Amino acid sequence: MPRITDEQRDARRTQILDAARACVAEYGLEAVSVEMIIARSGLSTGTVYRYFKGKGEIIAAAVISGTAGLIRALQPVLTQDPPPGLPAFMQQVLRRTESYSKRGDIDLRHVALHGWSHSQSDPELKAAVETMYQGARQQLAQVCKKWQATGQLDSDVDPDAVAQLLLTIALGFSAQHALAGGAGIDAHIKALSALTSGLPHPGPTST
Amino acid sequence: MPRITDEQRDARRTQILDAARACVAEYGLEAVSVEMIIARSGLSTGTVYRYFKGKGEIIAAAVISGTAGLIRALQPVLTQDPPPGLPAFMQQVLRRTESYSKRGDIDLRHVALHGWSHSQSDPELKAAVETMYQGARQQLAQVCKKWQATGQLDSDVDPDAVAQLLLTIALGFSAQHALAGGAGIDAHIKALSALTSGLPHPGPTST
Amino acid sequence: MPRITDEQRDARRTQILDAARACVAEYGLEAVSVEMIIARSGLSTGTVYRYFKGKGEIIAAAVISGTAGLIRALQPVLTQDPPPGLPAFMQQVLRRTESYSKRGDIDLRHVALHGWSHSQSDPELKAAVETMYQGARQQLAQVCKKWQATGQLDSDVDPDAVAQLLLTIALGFSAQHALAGGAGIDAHIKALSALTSGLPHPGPTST
Amino acid sequence: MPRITDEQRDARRTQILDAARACVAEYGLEAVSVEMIIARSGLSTGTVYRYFKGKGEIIAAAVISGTAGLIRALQPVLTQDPPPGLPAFMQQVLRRTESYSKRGDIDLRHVALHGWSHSQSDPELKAAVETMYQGARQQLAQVCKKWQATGQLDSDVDPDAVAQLLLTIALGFSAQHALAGGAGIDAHIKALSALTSGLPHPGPTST
DNA sequence: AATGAATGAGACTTCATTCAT
DNA sequence: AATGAATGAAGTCTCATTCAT
Repeated sequence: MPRITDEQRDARRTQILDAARACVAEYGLEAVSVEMIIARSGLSTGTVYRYFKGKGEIIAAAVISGTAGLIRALQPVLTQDPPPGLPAFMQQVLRRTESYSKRGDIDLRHVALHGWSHSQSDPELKAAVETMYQGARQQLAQVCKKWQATGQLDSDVDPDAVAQLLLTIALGFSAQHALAGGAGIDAHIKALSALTSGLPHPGPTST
Repeated sequence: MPRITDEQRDARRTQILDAARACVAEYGLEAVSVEMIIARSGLSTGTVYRYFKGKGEIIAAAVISGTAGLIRALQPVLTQDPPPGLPAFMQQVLRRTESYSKRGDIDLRHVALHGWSHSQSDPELKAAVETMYQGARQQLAQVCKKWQATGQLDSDVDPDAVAQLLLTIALGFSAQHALAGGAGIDAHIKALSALTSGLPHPGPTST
Repeated sequence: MPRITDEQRDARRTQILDAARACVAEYGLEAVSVEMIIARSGLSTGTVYRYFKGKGEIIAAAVISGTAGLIRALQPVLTQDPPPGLPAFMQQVLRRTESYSKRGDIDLRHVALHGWSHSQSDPELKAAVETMYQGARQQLAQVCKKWQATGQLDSDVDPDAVAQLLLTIALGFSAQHALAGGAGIDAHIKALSALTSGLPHPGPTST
Repeated sequence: MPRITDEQRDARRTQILDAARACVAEYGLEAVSVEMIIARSGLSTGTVYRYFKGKGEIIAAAVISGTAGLIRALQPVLTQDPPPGLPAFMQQVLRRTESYSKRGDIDLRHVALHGWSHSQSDPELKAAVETMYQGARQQLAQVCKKWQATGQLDSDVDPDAVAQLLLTIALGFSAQHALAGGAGIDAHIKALSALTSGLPHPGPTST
């Protein structure tokens, strides 16, 4: 018979994970201390440790919930039927990612790089992240199949291969944005449009 | 009059940076301690601190030399004239990156994610990395211009925009490889070929 | 007008102290936390703190009630009149101690060492324990006097001195049992019989 | 090629262990913090952790070296040939233990109780302590055999049993001294003399 | 009376860096 | 130039206790 409701519990966890992401955004993964996260969360040490077993669990949960949140936010784009043509589709993906990621001063696309790094050395987290990205890749493959069904994409090409390329672009955009600066969604879409201009039936105008 | 020659000095630095990269690959960015790096380098504490001011400098130098090394290794690909068509070109980029990155048990493409993360929170390093990637992007833009000059790419499109997309793919491939697994160079190239099949004069794609 | 009866209160206290002794037996004095004791007692934090002021009080009460319980259990042996001869008497003491101490998986003779340790650093507890052992020593001295009265013990010897030796043996047996293993009651009694074989009127030693 | 000699290393370890024993004597096993030990040792945190892996190792080493030191100090008594009669022998044991234990303000016989307690919950330490006490018990058995050889002890009795009793007395004396107070070596020896007055050939007067 | 979530002081430990040899 | 012992600030986490419900 818990004295606090599940909603309260979830709110607390979210409060802590938001604080963690904000701290990682501000100080970087290595420099973040549990103390910082605690201070920013507004809770006490003991309370934070009641909700998470330790620093590793906090970071892992922050990465997982951030990734899951992004994928959830992309569902309307990934599942629309019929999907728009490839450039328009990727434009929606990148824009939705951007709007999901910008939160006040922090951009989760930059925080994501820290999460990518951390997940390389936490096998459990790595597996969870892998599963989530593979799920998204399968959804992208579904989109490719729809394009093939409507003749917008060559039927000979492996939809999984195109899905890989699309995921690469989604991930790579965030990376370039964080690392080289000056990466623009519009520039990417224009480039994509130019490259794919010769596709069998560009645009969603087919029957 | 220095007691040791410049070659010796450089060899020592390389020895330390290789040890650092190996440790980061094995333990992850956060878990790496100077002690570990020292142990793996085979040098003594004092000696390592004679070559680098501290941990930050070691990590930054490892990231910079790794990135610079990759870009240097890519020069033959980036500067060939005339360049092959887009899919073949990107195939060369990804393959060269792969062959540069695989070193025994470690894959620098995975280590790179740690470097990306770290550079987010070290302004000096971030600036250095930014400069290097922007340089590479400019080289990619030069390639695009050559494609435009030979009619392989629509002259209306901004070569810088296509260069952005190509860099996005190069970075995103490593990210997907590390994060989702199952990313294959061949699949990417086939997908790229399919998408660009309608380009004015698609270049030859070797297997 | 209390809401719960005295019996209920005592039952609760006993429940807590038994849990405390079990935890100390399993984890050792230092590793025991109030949380563990609470979990094993089946009560809630708040309830335990209603019955005891804090950890110190729980441990002290556990030591005191354990020691008092043992001395109480030894009363039939210590007060019998006439007492058997020395070896038989000590045999009864060690056996009664053993039967009192063995409780399922735990042996209070081993837990006792933790109590001895703890009482060294809690002056109030130390005083209480001292008083209890001195009381037992006086009872032993009474037994010695009875032996002297019946000629079973040299009248010249100080009965308090013999009582000290007997208490030393009782305590030392538990210590050796816990520390060196292989300490047997029978072996001790045979050794005692052999040493005291020349006493004026050796008492009967039952097996 | 160590920069410090083995003697320096041993001296450091002894310095730390002495500090640990002093702290345990003053504050009790549970209340001792590594910080206290460090402060009393006069070393720095890092140095102490260079010599011992953690608190557990410090305490275990303190117990082991204390026990080993006592047994070493008792060697002249345990190995003398021929040994004196039983009361005189035990007098030497208790006196030597006392003189070994009294160090300024602290009495290792009281600290020993903490060690006994701690060793109950550290299996490795428990095994080490067991081995040491069993070794001492074997030496006591040798003494008993010499007594039997010279007719000072009934040949029918098991020398190991008498050795157990003697160890019990040695341990129990320290326990009573710490727990009940007022335990005197002289009283014990007089009691032992009285009890053993009827032994076949008391005293070392036999051929 | 009972509950258990919250608190925060303080415990243990690591590790980047210095400096005497 | 090289070594590695020493340092101590700072990090992670536990746990005895309180108190609103």
